[in-house]
Amino acid sequence: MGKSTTAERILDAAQILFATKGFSETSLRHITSKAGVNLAAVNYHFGSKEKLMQAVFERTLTPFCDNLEKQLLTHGQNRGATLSLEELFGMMVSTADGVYGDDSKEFSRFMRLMGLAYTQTQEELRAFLGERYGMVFKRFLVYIKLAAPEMAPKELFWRIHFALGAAVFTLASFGGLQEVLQKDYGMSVGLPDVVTRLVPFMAAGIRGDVEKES
Amino acid sequence: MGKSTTAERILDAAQILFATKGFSETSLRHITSKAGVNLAAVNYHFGSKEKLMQAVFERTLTPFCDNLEKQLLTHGQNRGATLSLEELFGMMVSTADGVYGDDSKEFSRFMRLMGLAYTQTQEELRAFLGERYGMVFKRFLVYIKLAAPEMAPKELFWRIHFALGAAVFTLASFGGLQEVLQKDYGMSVGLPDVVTRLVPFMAAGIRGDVEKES
DNA sequence: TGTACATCAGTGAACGCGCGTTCACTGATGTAC
DNA sequence: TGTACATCAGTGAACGCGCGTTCACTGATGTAC
Repeated sequence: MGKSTTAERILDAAQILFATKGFSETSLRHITSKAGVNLAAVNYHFGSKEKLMQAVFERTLTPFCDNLEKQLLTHGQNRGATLSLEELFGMMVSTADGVYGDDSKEFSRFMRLMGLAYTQTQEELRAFLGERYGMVFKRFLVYIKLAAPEMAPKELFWRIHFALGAAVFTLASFGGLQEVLQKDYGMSVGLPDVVTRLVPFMAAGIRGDVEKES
Repeated sequence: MGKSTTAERILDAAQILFATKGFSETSLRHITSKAGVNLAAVNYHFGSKEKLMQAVFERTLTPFCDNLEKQLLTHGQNRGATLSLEELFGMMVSTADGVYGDDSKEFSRFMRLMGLAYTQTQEELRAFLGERYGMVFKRFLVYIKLAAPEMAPKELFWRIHFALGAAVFTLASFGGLQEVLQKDYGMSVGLPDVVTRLVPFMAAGIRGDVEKES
């Protein structure tokens, strides 16, 4: 604890508080008091609250995207363009595993942050993420299209977003759902368990039966 | 315009602004200036900002839930417990159709509000919605369980939430996705089009192949 | 080796601002006798 | 029918508060000559 720098302590506290309460609902005073640093240190190290938000995303999103691209490239070269939907989503999971490793708490916190970035109205943050990581996302989409070659682009577009929604929504509210399951059913689950259910759901949903407009 | 009461004007403005910007990001001053009423009128008619939020949900959620229950009851009596997943989700769609009717703008705005209620951290609002509408939701869940009788409860629980996520996420960000589709693909879609794609996706995803834990 | 200056991390206190809420008040309409 | 009072919708101005940001400042470390 005592060894980490002021900037790191701020990032740690901000990540937790943003994920728990949202961006607008978290004040710099909450963050700095949780981090045990001076209020002015945020603006000294990051410049503004907005920049701090971006730094929180950058810290975990950059290694994640770098690793994902690496995996995408090597697998692509080894076996041509024959990656299945299950393999593609599995690749995301194992990349996340590699980055967050043992700490599944941090993983679900990060997924919740991603969910908030999508659903909260933070125009600047969304612009930043789009500019910074949009290319990686588009490259991943190309592989998905290759994995479902016979589907109409429009249909595929929507199905991808349905699947994305299932993932983001579930992982973002994982903590809450876990509680409900425990209370109402007396069952407990870990994040890996849910992820292994989620991947086939997404893959099956995207692949589906290609129906004519009825 | 001039005929509606002050309370209605406030509700209209609040519904639009909450859906566009989120709850914390929308101030009472925004709302009252858009509605063309006095700032103090919100507290006079509703008591507080929190109560106003609840009133916005109540106004559209109550008729929706009432109609859904009616449909659920009559269909249940006519044909026993033989409603398929497609029929159940279709019932929600036609209920929404009946309540919002011609105005699909309002429907997508309402779905976005529902999405925000789920994803934004508004503890009081969530408690209110749970207490007020939890029973209807649970009753609907019972029908879903009847429609997928052979699935393990735990598996079903998660799949329902995957499907719920797909629906909430997509409909909540419908406006944004519509834009992307127009810009990147030069295609346009209406809400009904997306809903007819969404229902089979959800049904297929929930039914799926009941796999053993692999 | 010693001195002068520059850079850097961090601090305490204050800034102005927009927020939700409150309060005394007005004017119109309804009710009692 | 007329008067006195109560109720109700709405208002203008102010309240205190927490917010993000700024600024002059301190003290430690590094660099030049």
